[in-house]
Amino acid sequence: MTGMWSAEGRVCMVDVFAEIRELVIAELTAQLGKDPDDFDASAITIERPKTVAHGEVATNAAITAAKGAGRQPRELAVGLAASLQTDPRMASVEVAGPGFLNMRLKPEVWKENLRSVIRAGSSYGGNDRGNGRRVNLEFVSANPTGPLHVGHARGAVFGDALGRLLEFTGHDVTREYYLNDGGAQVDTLARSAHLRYLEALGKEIAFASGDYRGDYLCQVGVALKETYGDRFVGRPEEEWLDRFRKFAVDAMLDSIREDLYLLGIRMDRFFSEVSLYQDGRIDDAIEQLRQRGLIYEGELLPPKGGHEVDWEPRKQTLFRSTAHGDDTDRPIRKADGSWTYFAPDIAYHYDKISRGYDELINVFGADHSGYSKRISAVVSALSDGRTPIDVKLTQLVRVIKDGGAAKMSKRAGEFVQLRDAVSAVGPDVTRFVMLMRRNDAQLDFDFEKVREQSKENPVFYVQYAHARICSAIRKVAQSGIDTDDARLAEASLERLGHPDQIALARRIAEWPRIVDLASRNHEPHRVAFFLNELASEFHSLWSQGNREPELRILQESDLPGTTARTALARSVAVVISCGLSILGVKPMHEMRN
RNA sequence: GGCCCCGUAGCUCAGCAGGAUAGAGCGACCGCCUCCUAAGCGGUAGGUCACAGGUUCGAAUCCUGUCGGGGCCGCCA
Repeated sequence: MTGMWSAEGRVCMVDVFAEIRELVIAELTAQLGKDPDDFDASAITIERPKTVAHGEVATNAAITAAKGAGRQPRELAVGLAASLQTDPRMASVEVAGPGFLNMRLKPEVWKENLRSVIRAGSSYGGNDRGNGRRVNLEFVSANPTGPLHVGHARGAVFGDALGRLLEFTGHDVTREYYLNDGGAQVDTLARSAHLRYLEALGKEIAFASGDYRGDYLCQVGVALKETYGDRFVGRPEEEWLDRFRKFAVDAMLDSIREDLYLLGIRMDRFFSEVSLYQDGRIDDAIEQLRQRGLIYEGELLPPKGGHEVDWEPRKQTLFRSTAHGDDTDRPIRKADGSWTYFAPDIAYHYDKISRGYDELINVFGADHSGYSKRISAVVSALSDGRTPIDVKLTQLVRVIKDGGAAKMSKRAGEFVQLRDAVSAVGPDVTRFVMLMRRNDAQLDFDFEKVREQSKENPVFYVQYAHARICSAIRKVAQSGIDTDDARLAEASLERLGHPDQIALARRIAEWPRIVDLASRNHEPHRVAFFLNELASEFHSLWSQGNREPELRILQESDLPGTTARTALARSVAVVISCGLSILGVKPMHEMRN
């Protein structure tokens, strides 16, 4: 799994750390006289120590295994070190501290890995961990009552990047948007559109409180005028509400699709809430819960603190979500007998489960934090615990403009729209900046800083590294050296001997681990951080070329060395390009003014 | 009152399903362009990882509690 056979019949490593891990486990089980296939190695870590004194690769294998085997950690470590030492890849193995094994590999291991990197190209670092598992990834799901704002953009970018990451690690991802086209807010939208329609016909209008006043509805009003003329002027609501609702929702959906498209995002499916009200699909889902004894008539306790005065006990139809980890049971019917918002959500998740996904992921905005437990409870209940669900919350985006936080009032379109951000700084910068933070940490989106083309702006820093490499390779090619990947992968790498060159090769070898970790934890930001580190290390090596000319990539007097250094640089570019594509950012081949 | 997230350097944040001397950027200070793009690089200064217990050979990381910041909490969606 971690190695593949090349045409020449030798093993090409695609993940050095995974290879070493296998080696360690093999030697360890041999020492302990255990069957490697029947050995729990989950506690064994392979890591890159922070300090060089601790070697290049370290493992806690002896420490963790000693406990269960009734052996002394250090004594076990010494034996393990001796057998590891005989592996041809190993330069040295030392026992340290309570039983750590600090290994150094022969430089050739890191250098040879560069060939695999170049051969693998854009697939380097990917793996098949998902094994085709079908993942439903729901994100954005903003109400179709207006254009997306920067907060939605964060959820959109996060969800899409997570999708790419999962695809890169062998998952079959469905990107889905739950369209709340059925609630009262859509009626309000229709009424607001009606007002804009009247306005387009030259009438005086007055908004009611709660109406959507954003001017994005003006063009909807104009379109309505063009479609219906003055048919619905002064007519009762029953005559126009349904068709205005559909008209406005369609218009908003188009606008949302357009916004997402600006960020390079395409949903596989928009799932309509309204469709759930048809064919008794909500009843079906509730019935499933009922059969599991999770539906009952009862009263909720009042929420404690301040508001008891307004509280009137009321008998309601409740879902016993506490049986699946929620804090309180949840109402599914309002007092008038109609469904609460939660009921179609139950049906929606029942639908997802019925579609046979192996895993569900929901990306919610911070304002839905209180919602995650009940959704998890629903999925747990309806799948009988079989379908795992991960709810990821994206925290607020604070927009900084002119040095201060911009107002983000929900009223009257005062929020900063997604398309404003994208048109100001472009999709690539928007995406990268939003992925430079963990999803659950608040994020500042500073319009000024993000436009700077300096180290302050991480996307340019990474792009600059890539552009530098492309530029260098162009120059190398001009000097008559064949820089095709196929040729670079075959280059003699003898001339790569400087510690910093080896260190860079080592960094490149970490990429598969980063991908795996980011994918497992659903944390695409790790990719962005890694790219930053890689770029930094490359820039550093590049600048050293100023002081030490033998480190420069292109040296006319040393063509074999030039080819080797080009291969190293090319490997960096492969990883940057690959990482950026996970983030959904296009690599730049040259920087323009 | 309950639940969720957060609390790491002056500021903004990383810290890899516990690991060995806690990192980066910005800001501050000192340096580096006869050199493949200085849109860059090197160095110095700066932290009782909010606090207190617990688990462990070992805790910034896991558990409990406290304090502080943000968010959510039926008859909106």
